[in-house]
Amino acid sequence: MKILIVEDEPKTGSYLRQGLGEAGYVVDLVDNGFDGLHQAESGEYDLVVLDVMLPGLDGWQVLQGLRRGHPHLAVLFLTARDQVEDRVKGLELGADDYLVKPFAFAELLARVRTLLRRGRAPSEPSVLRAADLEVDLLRRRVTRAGQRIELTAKEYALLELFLRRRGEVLPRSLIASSVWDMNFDSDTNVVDVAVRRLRLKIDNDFEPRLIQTVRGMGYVLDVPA
Amino acid sequence: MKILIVEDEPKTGSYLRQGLGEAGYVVDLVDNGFDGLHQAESGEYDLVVLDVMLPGLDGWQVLQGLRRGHPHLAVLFLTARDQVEDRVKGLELGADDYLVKPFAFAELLARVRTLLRRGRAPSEPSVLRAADLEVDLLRRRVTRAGQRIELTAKEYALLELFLRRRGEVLPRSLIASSVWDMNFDSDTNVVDVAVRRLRLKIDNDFEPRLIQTVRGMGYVLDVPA
DNA sequence: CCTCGACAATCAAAATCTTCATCGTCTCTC
DNA sequence: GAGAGACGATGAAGATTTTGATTGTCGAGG
Repeated sequence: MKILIVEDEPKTGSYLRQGLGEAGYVVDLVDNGFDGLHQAESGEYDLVVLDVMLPGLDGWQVLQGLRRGHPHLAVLFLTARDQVEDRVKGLELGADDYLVKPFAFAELLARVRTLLRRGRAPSEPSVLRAADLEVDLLRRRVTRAGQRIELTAKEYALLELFLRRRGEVLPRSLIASSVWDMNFDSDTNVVDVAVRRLRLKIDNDFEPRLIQTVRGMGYVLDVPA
Repeated sequence: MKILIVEDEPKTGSYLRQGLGEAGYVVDLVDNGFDGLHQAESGEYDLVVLDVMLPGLDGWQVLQGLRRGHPHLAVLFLTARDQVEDRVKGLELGADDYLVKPFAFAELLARVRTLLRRGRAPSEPSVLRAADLEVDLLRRRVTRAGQRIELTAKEYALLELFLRRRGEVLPRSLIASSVWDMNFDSDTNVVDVAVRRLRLKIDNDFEPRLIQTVRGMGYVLDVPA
């Protein structure tokens, strides 16, 4: 499997090359849009990892150029923290997946694997809903009854977990392990506190209440019957 | 490979059983010291995961009893957050490794694998040093010139990283990925700030300075020539 | 030798997370 | 249905972390 990395920042570039190399892929690295497009068009790659911010041609121009001749080449693009619109634009232009800097390498590797396994990914649905609550995964943006709601990192992680497993009762231990990456603790109530904070933001001023407590079991998010 | 879990807290116990089961081990679970010791003595297990806090016989008593007849059975014991002395005591009594609650399941699995692979683990050195700086990994305790120094979680993680790779220049990106589990970010100076905080605690009031800045490259911890 | 630009250090404010103690409420038992 | 005990909710303090702006410093090029 051969991967092309288009990334101008040297540190990031070499990190990616090394990491993916060690993961067993053949990796080429170029540091600008022109070379990126040119190389990618050679047809020898299975996947392109594309930074958006590039000197010369930027990421979208490369993507656009590429899609003309190679509609099926998998493209994973990297976007900066706040350039949220970028992601949307990127996907519209035909990228297959995106990743927001900073990200963990494990995350990147997981996506690369997915893309290579199933070829161009049918992008997963980008909005989760429950009643009038909406979570736009792309923009990391949450609204309820049309009202924008700001969440912190943990709150967002927690909400996403709830929504992805809507209707399931999630034990505290499961929540702890997903959101905090730690399990098996008895003497802490971080989960409770986090749920409370989340409730204050998404459930307090609205109806119906979505997050319910199941005594002795955990919490569920669902629209009450 | 067969594992015995001795854990009285039901949630933790079943979580462990399920997790290790899914990882491909045969698992038995008991919830008290008496049964734990009795079962373990049967000789059919390759590893015992032992909680310290137990009704009836506590973890150490089990361990002690066990070591009499089965000096080579691998034992991994679980200790609560602050009961630091427990760990020392545990290792002295012949446990092979320990884990502090709360911990990530991945962590547990890693240790279980290590123990099963190489049998009873030659416990790794438990103190790291550089000049008059000492880090006791078991107690998570840091001293410089004999003076106790309190570190936060991140500070400790950072220091441990530095010490484990003493003399190596660590690029910011590497530090970010190890301590924060995130890479590839340019527009943040968390690493710088963290290094500063650490320096304030371990380097500011002492000689020689251990953490050095290598311009354009990163940071090193070493005793200056 | 001086200046400029890149890189680091520093500082303080703001955001976030964790802990802890207390209070309320549910459930089981008698 | 009253009481006890477990479980969850709540509030607020405290600690930690992150962010952003500012200041300082090194090194290359003129």
